[in-house]
Amino acid sequence: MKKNCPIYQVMRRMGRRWTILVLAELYKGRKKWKRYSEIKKKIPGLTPKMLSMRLKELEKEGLLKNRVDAKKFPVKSEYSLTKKGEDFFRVIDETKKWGLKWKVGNSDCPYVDCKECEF
Amino acid sequence: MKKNCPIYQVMRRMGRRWTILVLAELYKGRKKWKRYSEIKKKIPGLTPKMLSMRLKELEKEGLLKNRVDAKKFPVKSEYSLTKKGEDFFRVIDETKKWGLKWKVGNSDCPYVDCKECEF
DNA sequence: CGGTATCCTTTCGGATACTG
DNA sequence: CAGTATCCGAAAGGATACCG
Repeated sequence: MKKNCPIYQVMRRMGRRWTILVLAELYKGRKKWKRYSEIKKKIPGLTPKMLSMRLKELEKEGLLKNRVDAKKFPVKSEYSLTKKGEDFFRVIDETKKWGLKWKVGNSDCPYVDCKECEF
Repeated sequence: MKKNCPIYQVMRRMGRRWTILVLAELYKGRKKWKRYSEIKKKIPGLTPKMLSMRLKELEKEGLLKNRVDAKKFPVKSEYSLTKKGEDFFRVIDETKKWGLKWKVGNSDCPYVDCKECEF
């Protein structure tokens, strides 16, 4: 295994706390663009600082994009996945399946039509 | 999203540095049981402390099992994946595919018949 | 060989207050 | 609303030495 092993590289970027949860929130439902506060209130325990950091990292890595409407107050800032970000869905999906299959940490979210996840 | 969301729970366990790389080493090749030193020398930068910690965590989580032959010196300690651990392959596989597709961190390991990965 | 023990540095991340 | 700034404690991780 070398330093440029994809597993090594991906995990260094995506393995930090909240990262994958933020992405998961952006996959949900049919709504493409989501606001900062929408994301924040959906993830229990997530502080504003952490959300800001993760959003910046993900934008830098090219997994999401941000658009800001500053024409009037309050400012409207929205986030959406890029193609690269959408593609990561497969990893999250397998993660979810595995977690459910093995009841990791008593995972009990139903896989289909989950009201909480909308996944 | 609740605390028992599978994605949340899985990432808290598997998102730490080296964890997934250790698992990846155990998937490789046809050899079922692998020794501590075998794993260690394959992962660049991994220290003995970190390997010990991760192996213990993974055993506790039921992803791998350990067998020790202390009948003679030096002691022989070997590790192998459980069914649960093997199952996690799907997540790692998707991670690898994604990393390669998007050249994350200049990932350049060929997907099939990779000499380094044996994956 | 297969780990521990120790020490030390870095990073993470929670809380809270504040601002355009 | 959408963030920053600051502070601080906790946790993670690296280096290295040592041991049965």
